[in-house]
Amino acid sequence: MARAGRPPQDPARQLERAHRILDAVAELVLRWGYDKTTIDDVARRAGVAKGTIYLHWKTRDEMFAALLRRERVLMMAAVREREPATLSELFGEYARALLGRPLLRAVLSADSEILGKLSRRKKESTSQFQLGESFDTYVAELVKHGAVRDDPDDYLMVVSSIVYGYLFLPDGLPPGAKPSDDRIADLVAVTVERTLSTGRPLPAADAEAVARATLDFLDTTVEIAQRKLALSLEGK
Amino acid sequence: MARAGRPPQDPARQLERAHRILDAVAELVLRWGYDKTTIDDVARRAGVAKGTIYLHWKTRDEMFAALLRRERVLMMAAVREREPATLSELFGEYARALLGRPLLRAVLSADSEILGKLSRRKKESTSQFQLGESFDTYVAELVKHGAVRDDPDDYLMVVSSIVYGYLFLPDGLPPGAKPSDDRIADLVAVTVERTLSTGRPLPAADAEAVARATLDFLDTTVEIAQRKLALSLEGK
DNA sequence: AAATGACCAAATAGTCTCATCCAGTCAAAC
DNA sequence: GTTTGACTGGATGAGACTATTTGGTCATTT
Repeated sequence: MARAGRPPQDPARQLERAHRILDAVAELVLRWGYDKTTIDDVARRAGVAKGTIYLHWKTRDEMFAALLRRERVLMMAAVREREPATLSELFGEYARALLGRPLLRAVLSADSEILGKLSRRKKESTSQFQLGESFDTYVAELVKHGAVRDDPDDYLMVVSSIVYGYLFLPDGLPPGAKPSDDRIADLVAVTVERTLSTGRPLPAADAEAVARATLDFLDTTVEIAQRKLALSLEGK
Repeated sequence: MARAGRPPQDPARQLERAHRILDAVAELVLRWGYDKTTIDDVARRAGVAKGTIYLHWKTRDEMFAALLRRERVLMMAAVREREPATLSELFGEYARALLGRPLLRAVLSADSEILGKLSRRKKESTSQFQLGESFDTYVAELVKHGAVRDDPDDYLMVVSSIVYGYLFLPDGLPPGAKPSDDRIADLVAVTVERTLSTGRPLPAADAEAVARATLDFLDTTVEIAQRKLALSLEGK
């Protein structure tokens, strides 16, 4: 019953198909959870045969990894799009983007309803949220321009803790008390600002440099994420 | 084989016994987890007969609830003992005390290794950490004395998020990056300070009033917690 | 009155068998 | 060369039954 296909080998077409498959995975995983999402379901929903999926990824897990990488790219691109100009804006937008991506939220909070048996492997999953060494470079730049205190504090940990706390504490609060996602993002930004900034207003030149450094950092991050995603989608 | 006992009815002795039993529960639960800790184990370790435990609590769960209430009393008393004089010191000490009480940490982080099937019921468990309405009164006092900003921010949520983030993010970080408990407590204090204080130094009179309000708040909290604990230990 | 521990029902853990499911393969269709 | 979907086998789950454990009771002892 196989209807064939042999449009010679259009890489663009293949890529589009990979994305269609990932769309299906995302939808099904969010609806039914990872454990209950079968390759057959995915194939049906994406309108391809099961074997086709294995032309893209060697295993089910690799397919899912690709989905997460794509989520990361989309999230970081969304942050970049908002053009944050300071550290606090950066993390406010980071929080906002994260809140808007249920799959990433599920991974970060190890939501076993959605991730099923995947939620054990915290090691790999959380690596999604490692900001990478370019963050250190970025922070060094901020310090140089007097945009943040130069405490011996571990910036990464401080900022991560703040984001993490705001994102997940509300789940344990009385339902009425839960602020909107936008409000949470704003609170993250404010808290990061107050905690890490020097308080002194920045000279225009420095502010400009900081804004550029922020965008540079994001560009780098997005690009790295995109490269990883590309590897997950093609060749493999 | 029952060796009797009938020292008319010494309430102090009974109380001491209740505590001995809770000591046993605490030790066993931390070592083996809630699911694997049996009433027989507890009785053996506490040196009483199984039936005796049921003279104190109607069910296993009530016994465990009593243990948690006692933990809360001990924790809040530890905070009170350090005599924090500001909001940020208060929460720094709160974090420090929490970090020093593995059982409360387990409850707050819903650690299923330790809590077993108990970790489902987040509702009740997390209520341990509701600060209560006296906190609102306390914050109002702080605002009045100019010790904190009067943003429309939900103070409770802001502060809780910060504490929560610092306490639990480190679990997901590379092991080497994890700061000591003391360092975490300090970071909590600093972050709360920077986030919620006005920045202006306080007149001595106000500082004094704030310090007193802080201790008052703690006294109230400890007393309420003690009253709840007392109910859990005797009558029932 | 106070404390005990033998006792019991109910829950849980273990065992074996049989049915179902589904990730991954590959010969066939285009 | 590219795509397909029937096929397979290892894993997973359902079912039925037995063995063990354990929360909670209460007649008995002091």
